[in-house]
Amino acid sequence: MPELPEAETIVRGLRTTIVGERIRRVEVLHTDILRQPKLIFSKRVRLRIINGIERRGKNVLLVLNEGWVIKVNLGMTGRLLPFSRPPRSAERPAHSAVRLRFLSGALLVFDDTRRFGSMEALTSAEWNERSNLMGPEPLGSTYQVSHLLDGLQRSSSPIRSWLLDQKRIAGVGNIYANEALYLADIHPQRQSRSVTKNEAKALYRSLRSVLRDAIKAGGTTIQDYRNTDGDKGEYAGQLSVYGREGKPCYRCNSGVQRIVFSNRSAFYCPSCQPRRRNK
DNA sequence: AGTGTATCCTGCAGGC
DNA sequence: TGCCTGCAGGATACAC
Repeated sequence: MPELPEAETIVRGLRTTIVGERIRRVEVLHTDILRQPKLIFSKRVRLRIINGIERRGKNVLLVLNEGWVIKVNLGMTGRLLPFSRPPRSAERPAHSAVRLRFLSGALLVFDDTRRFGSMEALTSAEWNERSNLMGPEPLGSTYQVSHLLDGLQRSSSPIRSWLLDQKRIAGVGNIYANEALYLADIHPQRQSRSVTKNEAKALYRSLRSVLRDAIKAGGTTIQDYRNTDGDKGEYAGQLSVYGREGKPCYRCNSGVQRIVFSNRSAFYCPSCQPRRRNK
């Protein structure tokens, strides 16, 4: 569930807490979270120092010394919860999957109700290979309208699917894809290559503003998302269409519609976002 | 190449 | 109260 703004909020929270910690011990409570054998993972990270925290798309990266990286994908319900000391049983996260215990006595818990998330220890070379397979960062300083337009023109898939494809653009998930398309007046099922230059420009702007505003609000909590303090994100109050099926469009009062394609709900205003462009 | 479907899992809300 | 269904922010594999 966490998309780019939620991952960014978590990264910022971790930067103020666990940077500088040395990993003393790894506890794996749910092996299915790890993308590699437990012993490999723990051998790769044990006794290493967390030098920094980065984000790439929806992934949180714990950058260790000696060229190692822990890649964390939060899936739908993943949380990264730092504790300055081991929590009492009442405060212990209910679905802890992996615990990194630090030399200082502090610890980081990866908690994940549905266990769709993952953790993997990689060399920086391995990580770079993965990162190179991913699309550009939509909030990156080098990202231009032309990149978006070029990408869209080469694809016949529905534009919502294009936006969700991490190989094409990194970090966009179902909430912000729907919100950005609404603000740009583009129907989620429009063929990507049918999007005009002006529409691409509008989408570029709406995508960046939605993502930036959501970061300012600390992300969107529908049900499960929590930041590193265990708090909810406040962007849900600013959503225009996501989850608003049947409710009036804020611009024209038409009822917001929900359709399902590629196994995921899409929300849009049938009047502001026509299936086929008029003219 | 793209799409629909299924899968991994748990929990919640709504209908009856 | 309980049971059932559908739904959920993601990623991936499969058949077509």
